[in-house]
Amino acid sequence: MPTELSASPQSLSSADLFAGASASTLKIAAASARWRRVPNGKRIFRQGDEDARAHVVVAGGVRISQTGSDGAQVVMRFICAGEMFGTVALFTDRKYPADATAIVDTIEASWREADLLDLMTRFPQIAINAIRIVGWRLQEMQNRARELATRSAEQRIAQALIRLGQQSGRSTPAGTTILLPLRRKDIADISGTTLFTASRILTGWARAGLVTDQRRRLTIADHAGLQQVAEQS
Amino acid sequence: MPTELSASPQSLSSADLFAGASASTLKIAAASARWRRVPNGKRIFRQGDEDARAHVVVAGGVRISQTGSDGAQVVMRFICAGEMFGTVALFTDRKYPADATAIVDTIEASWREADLLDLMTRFPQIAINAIRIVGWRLQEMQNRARELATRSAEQRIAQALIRLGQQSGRSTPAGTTILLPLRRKDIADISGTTLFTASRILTGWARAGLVTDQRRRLTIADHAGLQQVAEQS
DNA sequence: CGCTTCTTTGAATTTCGTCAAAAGGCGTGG
DNA sequence: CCACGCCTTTTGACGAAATTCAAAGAAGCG
Repeated sequence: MPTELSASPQSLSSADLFAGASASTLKIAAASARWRRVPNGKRIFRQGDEDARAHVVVAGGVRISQTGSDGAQVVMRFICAGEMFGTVALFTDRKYPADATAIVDTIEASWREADLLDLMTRFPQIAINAIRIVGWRLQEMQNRARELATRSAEQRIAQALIRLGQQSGRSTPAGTTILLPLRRKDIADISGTTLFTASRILTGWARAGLVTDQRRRLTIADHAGLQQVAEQS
Repeated sequence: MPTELSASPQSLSSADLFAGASASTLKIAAASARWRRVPNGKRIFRQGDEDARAHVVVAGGVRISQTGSDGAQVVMRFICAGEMFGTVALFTDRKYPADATAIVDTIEASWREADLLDLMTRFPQIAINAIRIVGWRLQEMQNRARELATRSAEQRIAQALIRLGQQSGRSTPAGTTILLPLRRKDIADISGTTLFTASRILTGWARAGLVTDQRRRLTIADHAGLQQVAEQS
């Protein structure tokens, strides 16, 4: 990672929050942002922190996870380059509802509430983008809730991998590789099961040739097969 | 229910989507809405229907439920008077992601996408309201996903009743009564369990004096006790 | 090389879903 | 008003899926 970090309109151009924004808009947005470099493993904000900001991952990846009062963890989402996070808090109670932790070395930009509202007012497209993004995430979360309620652990893990492949996959000769490094615990926490169950199922799939796993990089070798596991009724 | 139904700005004033709107704004909104009377049990829209509209329940109650490809049902939410529903679809793919069914005789108002966008443009507060509402619902759905992943069926049912009490409860001498009529299946589908488990748990609670149940009207007799059940670790 | 972190595997336990059957409520129509 | 049928709820028995606990093995890192 370079040690210098300066406001860069260019690196915001691929952020979904700024989809359709003009170069001049991006420049203004970049200028009012706070830019940060976050090393792997470092927490960006904590569940319950006040004065929430709107964040965008410029490079890297972030895990958004919620911890219940009993200590149980659930991963709500992995955020990849170009995606926003933490933004909903601005419009609710200004308290982050979850933890955000960098899972690789990451660069993020973030805006104070006032600055984001200013941007939205001047460039309404940004507000529309925000509603659309939140809408999609609500639908996705509803789907996940349905799966948690009705599908088996194996099906949920399959579905989680398929989603991750779509979100952050890269095609390789061996199949679709999920770029984010995932531990068994991450996979368990995103599919709502335990580390042990996730381990058992993944080693089963590895044996069956559905996936391969080297150094926390998962590759979906047989997408159709995985899809079938996810959808079997 | 009266047989006449006309645009009524007054009845929109308590809708959260129009919070803070002036009388003149409400008048314009009421005029561009389509008003409908929906008898108990009638479906308002189906999962997958195109050309989604933005809806508000003026009186009554609506169940929002999703059906998976395997036929399994999950209730996403019950909508009470004053709440909006179906609106997220406008900002995503214009297809309703769930079914909406009246669970009592209901009056609803709804807007075409173009009309809502026009309202939002003219009265930005409405757009802000929409983001806030969707934001809250996303957070609520994240909480539910966490509970589905980490809490027992009993705890989830307790939590669901507490939520329903907050959302649509009325204080009575016997405790907080949930105004919406709920079948055991509704309770099961909202807490992600089966009809049978829900029945067992509720009869247990009735015996223990935590709740009473007459004709599908549930009353939370011992709120603290229920809370304890929900939170026990 | 040693320590920590992560992963695998096994065995026992438990929760909860599934299936079956009966009982209760409610409205309709005779 | 009663009888019938439908929908809903209750209850029991069983089984399967997944968690829990324990322990050992592998992999990464300083």
